[in-house]
Order: sequence, then structure tokens, then C-alpha cells
Amino acid sequence: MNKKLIPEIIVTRLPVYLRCLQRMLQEGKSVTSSQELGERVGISAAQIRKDLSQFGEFGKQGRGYQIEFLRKQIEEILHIDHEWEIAVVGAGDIGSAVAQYRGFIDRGFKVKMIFDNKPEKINQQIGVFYIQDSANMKEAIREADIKVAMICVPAEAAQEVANQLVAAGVKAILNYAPINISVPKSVRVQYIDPSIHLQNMTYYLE
Amino acid sequence: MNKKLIPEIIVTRLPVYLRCLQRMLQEGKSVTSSQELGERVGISAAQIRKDLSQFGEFGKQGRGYQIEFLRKQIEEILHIDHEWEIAVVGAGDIGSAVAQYRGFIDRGFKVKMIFDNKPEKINQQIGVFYIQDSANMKEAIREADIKVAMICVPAEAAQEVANQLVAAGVKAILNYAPINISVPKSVRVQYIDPSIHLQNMTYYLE
DNA sequence: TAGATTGTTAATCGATTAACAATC
DNA sequence: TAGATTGTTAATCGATTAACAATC
Repeated sequence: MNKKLIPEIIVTRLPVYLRCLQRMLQEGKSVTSSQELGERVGISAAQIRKDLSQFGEFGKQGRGYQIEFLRKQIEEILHIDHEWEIAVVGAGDIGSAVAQYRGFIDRGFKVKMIFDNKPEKINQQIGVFYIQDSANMKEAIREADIKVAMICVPAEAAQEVANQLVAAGVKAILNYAPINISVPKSVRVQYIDPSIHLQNMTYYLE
Repeated sequence: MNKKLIPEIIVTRLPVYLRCLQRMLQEGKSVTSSQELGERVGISAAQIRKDLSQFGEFGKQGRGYQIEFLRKQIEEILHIDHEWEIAVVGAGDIGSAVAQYRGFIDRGFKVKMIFDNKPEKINQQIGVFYIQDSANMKEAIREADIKVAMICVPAEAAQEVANQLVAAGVKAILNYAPINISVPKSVRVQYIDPSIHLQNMTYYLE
């Protein structure tokens, strides 16, 4: 649908705009401007207008943006106008927390299954899920046609898990393991590592 | 110590280099090159050399980099040559997981205290910690001279918590609440929101 | 209409890459 | 010495900002 090649950096900002718009709606607002949105997300008004203009004309001169309309547009652009099912791999502290995370609701995602390879964890219950045996992972993910997964296993196991996920047809991986993984170019990877974020800030401290 | 103004984007890459170097050491390697490091972290060799050259000359022509030496240098640059104590605010699923996270070990951080404002949580035990009353947070953080904190409360409460942390002398905040917060320029903020990362990838899917 | 704010262009600014002399 | 790889320069590439005509 979006034929034009959009710079990645712009795509990374859209979810931030979206999150703010959803919040504005919750606050009962119905209209905003690039200036107001910019102040709230910490990005210049000019950049917001430029970013949005890559995808269409969503505002009206002199009036600003209808929040509900803009929200819907960005959801479509990001393909979260429907819900994506997620597989979680690894049922340790992180995997368990992520599997039960309530922050996916209304953001376009729903955890559907969770795997672990430790015999004592298999068939244990986490929230509404029963932990499944990693041995059946590839089959189960392919069967359910799941395209999004989160890796919550130790660093040593992350690459092997990634390989299996790719083989199962997964196209987007959010990796909580503190290690870079290699995947085919057709698969997307994002990383969450709190230590990285913290180290980033301590540079400026003291 | 580092007087020269370093572009932020370079600072964000140093922790990634560091993480990879630590891993290499675990694998028993002792020397690497900008090319090898680049392949492993997905960054060009030229960029890695340019980034490092901002801080000094850490390699030898024809030989590459001594991993142990380079690791130590980057740790000093990032000020993680000593351990930073962390306060966690919010003892829900995320706060509990983060307070017990083993991934801070050897990365320069140590969770020291956790707070919540729900009466039924106060004094409950999480790992080795007892949840403290948020009412005493400002005092306790100031008393312990803690400079780094993580916000794990609902979006609605995040700004107020941030205000209190700033008042307590905190200078670096890792915010897990899905909302942008405002702090003085002297305080650093980083964000972790899995939905943002996922939405970022779904743009490219389908 | 007058005021406000968009969408867009041109100018600026900054980051990445390619290439190579220096040197281990 | 010959080969390898750094640190650095210059060229390229891309992103951000400022400004304003268009228009609601």
C-alpha cells in the first residue's frame, strides 16, 4: 500500500505520535496542532508536519488535526488496524511479565502463547496461559500463523531461538536477550535491554 | 573529564559495543577488529572506528583492539567503572520483574529499593527487597544519594512520580510508563515501551 | 474577513561512508 | 619486510529547521 520508501527514522516516530494522540483522546481532547503535539512528545512542530506529510494530508490549515481521525490514519499506516498475535519464548521473569503485560491492550497486540524448554515449567500456568514445550514451538507458531514473537531467553540461547522463529515464519522479533542476533533481511528485529538505556544516561552523570 | 561535546547518537552506540565486547570475552576471545565488531553489532567498521576515535586511540594499526582494554575504556567513558544504585518506583508486574532482573549484574547497576503506594503491597517482599511506602520515597532516595531510578507505575501517575524523583535528586530516569514525561534539562530520561517497538516493526509487515 | 496553522520548499546542519596514509 | 588494520580526512548522503504561501 505505501509504495514510497519512507526513512526508518520517521517510522520510529509514528508510534510515539500515536501513543500521545490516544492519551489526548482519553483526556477528552478532540483537536490538536503540530505545535501542541510536538511539545508533548519533545519533537519540533516542523518535523511532525514533515513526517505526517510523507503519508498524506491529515490536517487543515488554520485548524490543526482532528485527533480521532489522525489516530486512525496512523494506525492504518502502522498496520495495527487489526490485532497481531504474539508468541513469547522463555518463561522466566521477563517472559512471564511480558506475557501478562496489560500494556498491549488497545495498542494492537495480544500474547497468544508462551514457550519454555525446562521440563519443570512446561504445562505450568502463567496468567491465562499454559507454558508449552519449546520442542513444539515451530509447529505451533506456524499452525497459528503467528508473525510476531518476543525472545525472553538467556543470551546464549537467543540466536538458536531466533533461527527457529524464522523457520516458523515469524517476521518481527522483539529481543529481550542482551545480545545481537542475525536474521534474514526479510525479518525485523528490535531490542529491549534496560542496561543499554541506563548506560546511555550514566555517560552524562557525575 | 570528557570536555569535547560528543554527538548523542555516538553515546547511544557505545553500550552496544560494550555488550558485544563483554560477550567476546566470555567466549574466550582477546583481540578483535572494527570489522568483526561491526559484523556482530550490525554497524559499519568505519563508523565504529570513527565513534571510538572521538574518545582516544584504543587500537593498533594492523593488529586491531585488545578486547579487555577496550572494554575498560568504554566502561570509564560511560561512567560504569563503579556500580550505580537504582530505585524502582511501582511494584506491579513490571516493577517486580525489573527489581529482580539479573541482567544488571556486571553491567554497572544494582537495584537498591522499590516503592509502591498501595497499602496492601507495602512491606511485602520481592526477592531480597521489602516494598517501601512511596510516601517516604523522596526522603529515602535523597538519604541514599541515589541518582538513577526506574518508573514502573501507570501512565496517569508517571509525571507526578517523575517530579518527586527530580526533587529527590535523581538525575537519570528509565521510564516504563507509556507516556512522555517532562523533566528539567539537567535530568536524563529514557523510555522502554514494548508496544512502540512492535508498532515500529508492523509497519513493514503484511 | 482576520487569524491561525498546515503542507512544502530551500537552506542548514549533522551523520555516514569511502578511501588512504600512517604504522603496527 | 609484507600484510593488516587503524585513525582521519574529504566527499556523500540524509535529516532537521526555518520560512512562507496556501488555505481553512
